[in-house]
Amino acid sequence: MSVGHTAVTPEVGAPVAVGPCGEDDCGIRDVLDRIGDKWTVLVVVELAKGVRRFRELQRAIPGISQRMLTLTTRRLWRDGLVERTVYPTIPPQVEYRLTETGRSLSEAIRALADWSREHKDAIAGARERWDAEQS
Amino acid sequence: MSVGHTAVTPEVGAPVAVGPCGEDDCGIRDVLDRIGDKWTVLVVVELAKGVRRFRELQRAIPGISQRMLTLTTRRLWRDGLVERTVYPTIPPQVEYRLTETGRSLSEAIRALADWSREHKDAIAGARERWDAEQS
DNA sequence: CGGAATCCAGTTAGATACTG
DNA sequence: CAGTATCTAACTGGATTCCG
Repeated sequence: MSVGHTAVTPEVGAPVAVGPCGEDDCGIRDVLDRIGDKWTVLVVVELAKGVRRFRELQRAIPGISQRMLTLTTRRLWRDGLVERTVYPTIPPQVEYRLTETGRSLSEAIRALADWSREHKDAIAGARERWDAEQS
Repeated sequence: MSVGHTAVTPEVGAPVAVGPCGEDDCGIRDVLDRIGDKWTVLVVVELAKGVRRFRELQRAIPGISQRMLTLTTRRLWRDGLVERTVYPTIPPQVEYRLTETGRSLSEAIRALADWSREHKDAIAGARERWDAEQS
């Protein structure tokens, strides 16, 4: 199949046998495989603000390439987290908006962001101290 | 430097200029860079159950290699999420336990896991339908 | 505009062998 | 036991080009 291309189905479809799953973890990996990548969170956060067109998303998220935006939105679409509406005008117009599930995800993300802000300094401090000690 | 080795300091130290950060995102990326990898969550979840030795962790997390366990625990240690105690016995013995910050992270992870469990089926369903439609 | 198709560099993680 | 040190396969993401 080969990865790194635009297709989404192949690579995500393969690891259905998700792997080891002690008892507590079950499922977290699925979410992390979704939001753990480089752009998904940024797209979700942007869409949490409202409906966005492809270009608007790209402009709102500096640095994202056309390809990565396509891949990211498609994966979210595929998982039912984002709704995709195509207006067959010329030039074409495609709108993205969070679904109900997508909105609940964006809230979970916000919770994680809160944790991050709260402990950011503690982590940075620990890191500095560690780096200093390990000469 | 070169990555993929056992050293942890280099690669994590570089991206201090984290990148684009609209306004809402700020910080989430830090957390995701930590827990978004393949093993961190599993290690944290296991340590949430109590103190563990290196070998115990490895046995509790099927599939993790010695190298990845070393890298994962070290990063957590470096960030002050995990405490590492060495008993210079023979054979050597090293204990890992979550710090206070680490415990709060494990709760945040649990929240994400809850979300995951709640929406797992919805996502799987959406995915199936999508795959079916996109012949 | 909204992609799709290629090509390519950097990073991550697995396998293996060796050490105090 | 608890790591280190290498080497290598796999995957992720960036740049570029082309298309309806």
